Amino acid sequence: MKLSSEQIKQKLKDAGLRVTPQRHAILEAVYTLGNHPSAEQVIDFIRVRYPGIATGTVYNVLDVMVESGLVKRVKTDKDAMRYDAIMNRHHHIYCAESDRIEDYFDEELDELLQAYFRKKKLQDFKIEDIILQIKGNFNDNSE
Amino acid sequence: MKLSSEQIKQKLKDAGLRVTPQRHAILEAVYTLGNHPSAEQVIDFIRVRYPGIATGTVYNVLDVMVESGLVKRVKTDKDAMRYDAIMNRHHHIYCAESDRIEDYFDEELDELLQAYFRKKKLQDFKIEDIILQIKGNFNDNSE
DNA sequence: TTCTTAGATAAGAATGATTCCTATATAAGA
DNA sequence: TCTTATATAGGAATCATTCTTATCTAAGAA
Ligand SMILES: [Mn+2]
Ligand SMILES: [Mn+2]
Ligand SMILES: [Zn+2]
Ligand SMILES: [Zn+2]
Repeated sequence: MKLSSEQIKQKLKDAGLRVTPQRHAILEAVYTLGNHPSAEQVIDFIRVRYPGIATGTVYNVLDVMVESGLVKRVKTDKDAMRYDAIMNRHHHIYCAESDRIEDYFDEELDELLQAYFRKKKLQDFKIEDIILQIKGNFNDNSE
Repeated sequence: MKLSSEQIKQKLKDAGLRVTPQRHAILEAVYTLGNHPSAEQVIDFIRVRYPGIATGTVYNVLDVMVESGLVKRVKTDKDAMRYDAIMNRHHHIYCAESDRIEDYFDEELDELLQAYFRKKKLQDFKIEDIILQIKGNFNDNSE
């Protein structure tokens, strides 16, 4: 997804965060890259135009954005964390033989799940979020 | 879950793996520890009785066991990988404020999901596994 | 506008989980 | 018992992430 500079700034403000060039660049990168970039991908993307940004800053800012609800972490089998700027409810399709992670949106499924867990209460647990990990293989082998 | 020495040996053989004391100890550890231990927990557990085991061996063997379908990796927000010896279909309840990960078994839910995805085919994707990440908070704060 | 300062960043060292390397050991079939 | 493909020990190396500290700056106050 592509956001205007103004939209990015507004998102930072709405989250109660100071607007800095670094934060602006990082949030823009996560949106522009799409498909759940790693911190390293964010860094590489930003350094083209903004070579000075410190590695640690990117990690710090991504953490802050996760805490503020601007991005989400995407769990992985691998060592590197992945990030997601799409905050709408959706699920993830993991390719078994590559690092590809695709989004899966499906309101009907979400309603099904919500209805199910409204009925079948988990005792002693307050559900905040339910995300499906759908694992398998893409028939075509493209990206 | 507790397995006899014979059961462990048999599982290794069935998976086509050579039976070594290290592999025996590691598989036993993952079963005995339960609750999705990290490699470090496995190492600590084993070293009590078997101090000589090498760190790298544990990582190697865990990888081999994942490839052989003896254990599964459990995805996490954190840096350390977690492992699961329970190969029956089940889902995971993640505590938002600790590293606690509980199992969630529910055949009714599994049938619901299966039926759903049988109907709503994902194009160009062959589903191998669907696992729910249920995130939230435990009311009681115990382990 | 200028001042103030809590909070943010740069730079690079440190950490910690995991992987790699290679000499040695061993499971298990012949 | 022999053989050898495979596994392990031991320790160095890697690499994602975190930490530390000096410096800088966003943004509210004056
Ligand atoms: Mn790490
Ligand atoms: Mn790591
Ligand atoms: Zn996503
Ligand atoms: Zn489990």
